[in-house]
Amino acid sequence: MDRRISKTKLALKNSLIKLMQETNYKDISICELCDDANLNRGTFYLHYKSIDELLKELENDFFGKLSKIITNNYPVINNDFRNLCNDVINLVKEDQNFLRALISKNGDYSFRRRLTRYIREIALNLNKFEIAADDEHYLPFFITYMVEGGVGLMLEWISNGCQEDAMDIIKRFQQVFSKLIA
Amino acid sequence: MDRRISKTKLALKNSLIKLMQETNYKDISICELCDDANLNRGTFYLHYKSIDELLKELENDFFGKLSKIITNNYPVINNDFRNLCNDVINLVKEDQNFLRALISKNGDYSFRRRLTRYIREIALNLNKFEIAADDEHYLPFFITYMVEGGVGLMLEWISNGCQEDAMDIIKRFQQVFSKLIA
DNA sequence: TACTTTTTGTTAATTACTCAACATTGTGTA
DNA sequence: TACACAATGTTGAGTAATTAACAAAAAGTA
Repeated sequence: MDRRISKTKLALKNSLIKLMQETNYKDISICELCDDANLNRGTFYLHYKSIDELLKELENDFFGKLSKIITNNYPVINNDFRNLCNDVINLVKEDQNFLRALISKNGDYSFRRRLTRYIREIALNLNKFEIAADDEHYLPFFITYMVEGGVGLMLEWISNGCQEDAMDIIKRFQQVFSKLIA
Repeated sequence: MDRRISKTKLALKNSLIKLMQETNYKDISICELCDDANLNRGTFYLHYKSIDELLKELENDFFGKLSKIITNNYPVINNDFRNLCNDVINLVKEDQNFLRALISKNGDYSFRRRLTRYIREIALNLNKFEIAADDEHYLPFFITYMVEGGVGLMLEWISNGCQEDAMDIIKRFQQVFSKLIA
């Protein structure tokens, strides 16, 4: 991609993340955004037709990085689970300003749903679960329970500023996971 | 000025300051610089013909800011001397990374000379000195003594990381100046 | 309501930047 | 010395960003 394009997009994304921390997302105008990004307004329209579209691209960026971590480093999820969590937590820390703005009351409510489904899909394909209950029929419900819990925990961690040591988070995840993963 | 030009120049200046902290100034190549600034090398040549020229512009920027502070806020230097010092010190703090690289052994040796002459010129035009000695003939020598001392003190302060409280520096300046300014 | 101001979306012309290529000039190493 | 390799300085064609303008819609104010 042409350097100019990536610089423009990066400037817009950084400004949006910055403004989302100060202002309600819905109140951010394209004028304001371009002003902060030090770009001509016309340049914005060369790449996006709305701020929503820009935000979606930011979300896609995040999921892209998440996918890259998982598929590149962990083609098969097994006993590396601890390391995987660590990598994911580092990604979340890097993007924490964006994520915190995104899950705030002025962010994008669809994001949590998308994240949950994404994680759930991975969990469903693991084929590594031992069910405590007798009936395998209940597996999807266990996974849902586990994923919703994990995502909820992580979102709360983000909301609170990613303050606790990452290891504490991993341990909490593991306390739950260890009862389900063979 | 066209936004693109100021962005390009800013990127080059930031990269040069950054690289000067890591590398000997003379060892910085235009390739390396443009690489860090994320710019095509041809773009460099649109604005500068050498890194020396870029460095000179950085120095000019600094003196421009210095002039602006002095001429705008202190058309007549009088009892505001303490405030003037404070403003100058804030400027130096802002530009400290650049200045520290500049005065290091791999920097630009002509800078100290230029700075000293600049300050000396201002001091000479003050017309506010009371000479302890009987003969006014010695005035320029007193001023030289004072300015060289002041600049030397400030450069050492920069070298050491601008660590002491700015007020301490001002007080030291004043200890000397108060004996010379009417 | 009537008004001012801001934001939006689009445009044409101009300019700066990019890319890739090239010959040339150092720099380092076997 | 000879050779590989990196840095320099320049170029031409293509593209992205800029500016400044415009009408229209939206938001704020009296």
